[in-house]
Amino acid sequence: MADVPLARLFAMASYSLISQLHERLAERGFRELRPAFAFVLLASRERPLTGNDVARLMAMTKQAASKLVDAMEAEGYLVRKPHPDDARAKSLHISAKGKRLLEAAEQIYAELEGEWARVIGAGRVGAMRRDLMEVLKASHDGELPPVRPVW
Amino acid sequence: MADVPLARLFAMASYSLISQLHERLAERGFRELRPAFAFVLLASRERPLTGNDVARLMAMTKQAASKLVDAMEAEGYLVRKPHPDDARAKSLHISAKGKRLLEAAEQIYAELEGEWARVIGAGRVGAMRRDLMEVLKASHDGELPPVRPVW
DNA sequence: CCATATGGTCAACGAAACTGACCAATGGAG
DNA sequence: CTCCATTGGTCAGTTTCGTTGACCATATGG
Repeated sequence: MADVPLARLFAMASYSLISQLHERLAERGFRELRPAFAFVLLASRERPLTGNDVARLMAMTKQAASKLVDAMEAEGYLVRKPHPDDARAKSLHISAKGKRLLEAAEQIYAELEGEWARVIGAGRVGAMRRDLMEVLKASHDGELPPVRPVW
Repeated sequence: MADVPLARLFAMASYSLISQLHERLAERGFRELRPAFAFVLLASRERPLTGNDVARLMAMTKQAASKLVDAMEAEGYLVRKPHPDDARAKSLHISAKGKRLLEAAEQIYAELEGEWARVIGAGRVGAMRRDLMEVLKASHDGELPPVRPVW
């Protein structure tokens, strides 16, 4: 039988990790998270976004992005502030709750990777991370690309 | 800075690979593919599915699954046949066009993995595949899990 | 300083999920 | 055997989250 494409293994692994992530986030009180929230929070942790940034990141119209930001603001993950340099624009800042969510996710991911290490060893897990980072950076000017919804 | 979670690297890699896959599939005439199609086709290549199989696989109601099958049948990727053992059920078979799509996808993935090998070497690519398969099988009774939509 | 481009929202519409209601066939308990 | 609860599937109506179209306020270059 031919090799299973890496992309397909990534999809299986993503399903496995993200399902477990959400189970454990729910235990910690983070419920009813839309899939889209994570992408916007991760990007807004790097720097404040504008609505258009969200639209580009999510590959959606700015109208849809605006509604998404409404929802995230209503749930307390994001704060709309006036933009310092452009009176038309709004500056979208991650809230303290948003940061707590990302920190919880990262702690849970570390636990899950610990379980992987018990199966294939920490060295293999580390090698996988290094190799993935190298490939991804090679196709993005030496930087990791943003985390975006799949196609 | 803390390690980037593997799950996030998988998401980046999936976006990259799947975007390129769809560009190249479009060049070969496969256009207007819904994301959901791939999951159903992959599973139906293994064995004919029922509507309920589709609903479980996709984690959707059987009503939604029925509509999805309608769409896939209309596009010629799937064929509904009477079920041999159960007169209520329908047997969903992948069509020749569906098989051609999966074969094209696999050929394109092989090309893309070749490009990865040019960056990190074929050995690393192979190691990644082996390690991923090992971890995934370890949590699924020695079998690879189905490819399912993420969360 | 005016014309055009850009950031954002409101309103109406559409795709694709959902819930509820239902029918036909199955299959185990008596 | 014959019920009748369970299961596979669809039809109809609703909800969610995207879309397109119209529009306003601010920015910006000729």
